This record gives sequence, C-alpha cells and structure tokens, in this order.
Amino acid sequence: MTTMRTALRLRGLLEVLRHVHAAPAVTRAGLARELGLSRSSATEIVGRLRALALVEETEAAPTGERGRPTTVLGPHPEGPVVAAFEITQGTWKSAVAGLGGEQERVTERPHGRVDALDLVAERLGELAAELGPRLRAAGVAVPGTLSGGRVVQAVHLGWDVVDVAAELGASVPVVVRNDATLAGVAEARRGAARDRAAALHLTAVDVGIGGVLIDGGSPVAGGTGAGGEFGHLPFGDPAAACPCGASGCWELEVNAAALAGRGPAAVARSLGRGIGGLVNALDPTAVTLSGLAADLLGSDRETVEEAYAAALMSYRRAAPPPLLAARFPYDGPLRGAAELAYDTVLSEAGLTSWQAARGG
Amino acid sequence: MTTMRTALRLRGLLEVLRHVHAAPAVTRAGLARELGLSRSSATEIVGRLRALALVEETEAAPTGERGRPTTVLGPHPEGPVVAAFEITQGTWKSAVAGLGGEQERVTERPHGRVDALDLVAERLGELAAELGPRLRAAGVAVPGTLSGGRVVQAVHLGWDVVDVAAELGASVPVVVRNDATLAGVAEARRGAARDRAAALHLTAVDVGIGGVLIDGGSPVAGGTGAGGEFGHLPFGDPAAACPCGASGCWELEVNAAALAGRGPAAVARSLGRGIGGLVNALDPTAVTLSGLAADLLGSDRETVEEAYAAALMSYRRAAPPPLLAARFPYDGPLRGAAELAYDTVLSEAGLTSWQAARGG
DNA sequence: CTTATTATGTTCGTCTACCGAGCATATTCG
DNA sequence: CGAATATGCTCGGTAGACGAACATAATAAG
Repeated sequence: MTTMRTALRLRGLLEVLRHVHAAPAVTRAGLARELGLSRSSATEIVGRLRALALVEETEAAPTGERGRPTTVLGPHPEGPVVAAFEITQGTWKSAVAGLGGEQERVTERPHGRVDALDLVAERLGELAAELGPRLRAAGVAVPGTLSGGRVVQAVHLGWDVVDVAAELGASVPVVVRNDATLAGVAEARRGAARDRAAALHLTAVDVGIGGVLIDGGSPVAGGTGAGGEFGHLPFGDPAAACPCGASGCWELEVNAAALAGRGPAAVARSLGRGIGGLVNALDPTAVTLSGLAADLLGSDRETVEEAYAAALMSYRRAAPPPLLAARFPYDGPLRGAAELAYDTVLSEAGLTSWQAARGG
Repeated sequence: MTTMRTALRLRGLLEVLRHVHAAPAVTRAGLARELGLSRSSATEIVGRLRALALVEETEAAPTGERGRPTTVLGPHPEGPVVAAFEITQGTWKSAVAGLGGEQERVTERPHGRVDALDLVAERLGELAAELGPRLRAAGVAVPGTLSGGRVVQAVHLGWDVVDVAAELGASVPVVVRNDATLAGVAEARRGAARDRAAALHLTAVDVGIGGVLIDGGSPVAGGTGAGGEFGHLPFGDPAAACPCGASGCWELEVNAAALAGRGPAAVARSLGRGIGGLVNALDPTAVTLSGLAADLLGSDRETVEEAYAAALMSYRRAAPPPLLAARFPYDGPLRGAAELAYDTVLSEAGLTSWQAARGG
C-alpha cells in the first residue's frame, strides 16, 4: 500500500564516502570544494560518517600553507572491510582491505588446483570469524572466462563450469571476476591509468591475453561480465585453431610458446599490431600492460611501438595513447578484487546493511 | 569565501524527468513505483515539472484495469526541444525533438559536400529564430571519424579537420558524433536493443564499418569520442593497406567493392567472423546491424550466422547474442543525435539554465 | 443494481539534509 | 606583532521527500 522505502537519504553521505575511498587523507574543506558542498554540510556529513564508524580523523603532516591546520580523513579502525582473493595456477593469495584500498594481512600459499576453492573458503571462514560483522563482502580473481558469475572456462585450473560464489558458501556477497579484468580495475583506480578518462588494460600470460576497458572508472563489463576477452579477437592466422573453439585468435600469437617458437620480435609485432587495432576501435587515452606484454615492452619497446604505430589510423599517430607498464604487476588482480568488493559496501544497500548491523 | 553553489536541488526532479523521457505516457504512480519514490513525492515533483513547462498531462486510453483512472505524462507543448542534423554523402536531414524523443519538422535536402555545414547552420538559425529560448541544444551526425569534438577524417565529404560546433556558430551547445555511433544510441535507447544491458551496434556502409558499444544506455565513447571505429580492427589480410593508414582493416573486406569483387558469401563470412570476435571481446547481449550488414543479414543470414558461430568461443554457442536488424535503418543517426543533444537538457546545468531562461 | 475491492492522486504535518552567515581558531606573510 | 588566509563549528532557515489519511473513480463480486 504505502511505499516500503525505509531507505535513508544517504546520497550525500555516499558521495563523500566514495571520495574518501578514492582519495584518502582529504580534509572537510577539500571535500566541500571537490564535491560542490558547503563546508557546513561537509562537517555535518563527516560527523555522521564518524558516528557510523566509517571514517576517522588522523593527524595531518603540516602543509606549510597558510590557514588553520586540520586533521585528515581516513578509514575507521572498526570500519567495514572486504576480503580479496586471487587464485593463480599454483598459488592463492588473500588480503583484507578497508576504505582507501590499503591491503592488510596479505598471504600467499600453494594449492593443488582442485582444492583451491576449498582453501579460499577456509580462509574466508577464518576471516569472517575474526572480523565478525566488519567483513562485508569478498572479491575473487580467477584465471578464467566468466559468464553471469560463473567460471565457464579455466584452462589453468582444469575446472569445469564452477559457480565460485556458491562454492564458497559465504555469508557475505562475493564478486567473482577474471584476473586480467581486475588488474585493469586496479590500474585504472590506483595505478598507472589513474585519472585517465578511458583506459585499456591488457595482461598477457603464458597461455593467453585478457584485459578490460575502463570508462569513467568502471570496467565495461558487458552483459554477462565476460567483457575483456581481447585474446579471442581474430587478429591472427584464420587457419590456426584456438582451444577456445574459435580460430585465428590473437592470443595464439602472443604467448610463451610463440615467444619460444617464433621469437620475441614476432610476438612483439603481433602485440603492437593488436593494441593499435584496439586503440582504433575503443579509443582509450592510455594502455596499461602487464605480464608478458609488459616484459616485451621492457625488452623490446621499439618493436612493439613500431607495430603499434603502424596499426593506428594515421590521424592518431601524432599523439598516440601511451603504452604504460602496470603499476601492480604482481598483485593487480588481488587489488582489483578488493576494489570491486568494496564497491558493494559503497552502495545504498551496503550502507543500509552496515547501519543495521551496528544496531543504528 | 562562501560556496558559489546556487545549484538547486533537482536530483529528484531530474530522475523523474529522465524517466518520462525514456518511457513517456507514465503515470505518477508508475513513477513512484519505478523510481522508488512515495506517491506524494511523485505528485509534488510532477507539479514542479508542470510549473516549469517541462511536462504536461494528457488523457490516457482506458486500461481496463481496476482503480482510479488517471492522466499520463508527456512533453509540454512549450517545453525545451533540440535540433538534430544528419549529414550524409549527398543529403542532409534535420529534425526537432522534445521530451520523449518524438521527431517533428523532419526535412531532407541535397547538398554539395563543402557547403553542407553552411546549409545546416542556416537551418539551425531558422529554427533558433522560430523556437526562441525553447531550443536548448543541437546534435549533429557526421559520416567521419571524430576526435575531441572535431572531425578528423571524413572521406565521404572530402573534409579536412573541421570543428563542426565552431563552424555552426550556434548559440546553443552542439554535440557532434559519428553517424554509426549515433545510430547505435538510437537502437539502444528506442530501437532493437532497447532494455538490453549491453549492446553492440554495427553499421556497414559502402566504404566502411562503424558502430558503438552501449553499456547501460550510454555509448562507450572512449577518451576523445572516437570509440566505435570497429572497421579499423585488423581482422583482415595484413598485407592489404587501408586508406586510414593502417593495414588489414576489417572494413576492407566488408564494403560495396568487396561485395562486387569477392561476392556476397565472402563478405558475409568476413562480417560474421568479425562480429564473433567482437562478441568474445566485448560481451554484448545483442548485436544490432544496419546498412550493408543488415542487407547481408536479410539476404544471406545463414552464411553470416555460420561464420559468427564459428568465431565465437565455444562456451558462447549455446546462447549467442542475437543478431538483430536495426529498427531505424534510415534515420538512426538523426534520432541518436537528438538523444545525445537532449541529454544536455536533462542535466543539472541544462535544467538550471532552462529555469533561468523562463525567468523563474 | 448495490456493495466491496483496488488503484490513483492529493492534502497536510513532519523530518532531515543541506545551505548561508557568522564566528572561533590556527597557521603563514609582511 | 598585526594582517591575511584557510579550516571547522554553530545556528537558524528552507526545500524536498516522507507517511498517514482521505477523496475519487474505475472494476469485481454479490
């Protein structure tokens, strides 16, 4: 009959909280300036955030500028946190992150492939027990293709179709994404592509290429979350069959075997050519590279850049988007998993449930 | 000193107005349901919108359902409108559109290429004189590559670098986009891909392929607005040089000359293969096609679908995104231009200036 | 035909997020 | 040292949204 909307009005709150997350150590006046609020509102909102144990003030280093000195805002020691996991071919990592994205309790251990999810589930259970209601969500980076939350192809792990979130049996929301996608998220939010309007990330590992296009800070996920499988664009020889079922896939020419067989120069050319085509089509303002792609950029930048330039539409050659080595070559997926998991905290539903959990 | 923010609080207003634009003929109760407002708020907001000459009530056809009958909301006869233009190889079109996207005063006339912009400028002047302060913005669809608001390549028109907005010398904001991008916007918002979370649109014309990826209703524009130049992905023979400066471009294999030279079957295969690769990489839930691509879909659907399926990663073949003929094969760019132009009206700045222009 | 049910829209009192002005505070600059 | 500058807090005011209650007008049930 009447609307069921208990929803508090927390849009202003959420905006401020997101800003603190994106740029910690901000002041109230800074918030007011950057979000277009009045200083009095900034004060009031921060007061509410403190009461909710969402932010805390800490001493700031003196700036040397004029004006009244002030404290800066950061994560609350009893605030909400998320667990992040990264499953790779032989090991699995875990970490805990709060507001601002700082990683804590980072671990890395080996697994035996099929038991990887059991180990992750166990660790998630430990963290849930330790952190109690502070743990709000989990993010998992998986080296495989995803569709609608399920892993549908993971050659590294020998998995069949797996619903990771269901397998973990967690009591908190679980976000599962492809590892290269998450690495791209980390680069766009806190890494080499920070503050770029649009960024393309590419990770090449020994057997494939993945990545993601970031537009305005958010990954362009596609309809089922499978966006970013750039390795299966037919840039290569149409006669070459790919284990994915298609043929001529780009990643058949950019992998460890090709490096050994055809030599680094051929692989570097193939990489550069594909990047050029993707830049033509997707128009990023920067391209971040990790894994094999970053290695080639380091060892044979000239070849990569030459093939890249040749593949660009000529009008682009005057100012091509730069090719940047990733800032997080080792833990990009883990960091990205934490970012997307924390996004669920920084939502209306997330804040409402946090408030409810604290009995407010 | 104090914040300069005169900005009215019109977020609720804007949400309601956007909803009316996206789905005209909605009721107050429908707004409340779909936007999570109370009915009393819906009443109040609609009252403000009527006072601002932004919406008007019109009689609704009886539904046959229970409950009190009601009027529905639509565009106000004195409300804000935008001008839309489409420049093609030999002709130019113009139209006027208001809330809800309905097109009025549609014209189509020939031009002599270099004078196209003069003709458009003249018509825009006429419309500005007639419509007065009701005219809020203009959108222009151009058959060329854009970068940062400027046309950098337009083989159809023989233009050099042209700043369309500046050339028009308009007194209202001007949005300039690639024609295929705008056709995709029209399909996603009001056409064949309506209500799809992610849609890929491809237009193939006699000399090239353009398109756009739509994610959540908005075009993924890229950093400079040049996103969607899918024709310059290197899906083709690496030895074939493209006028764009790159080589092996997809559009060299999918155009009128290829159709005549290599036959429709070869072109259909090339089209299907490229679409498959793009679906792998971008993960749309539907693909809309127009121009040559829609023709091939009509005349040789089997060949296109076969090549499409073969290029998909095998896990996708169980439920591939459907290939759909465009709903607006003739005026997609014009409609898309109106949509993006109207987006500037449906913004905080747009509403603030509308209110100011009405002396309120 | 009469009454019950259902859905829409309106009125009114209340609440709250945000604003602007003014003030206290603490630094650097001259 | 005083002047200038910047930050944060207090306080009264306002506008947008809410919930409860009511009026209205259709269909469904008797």
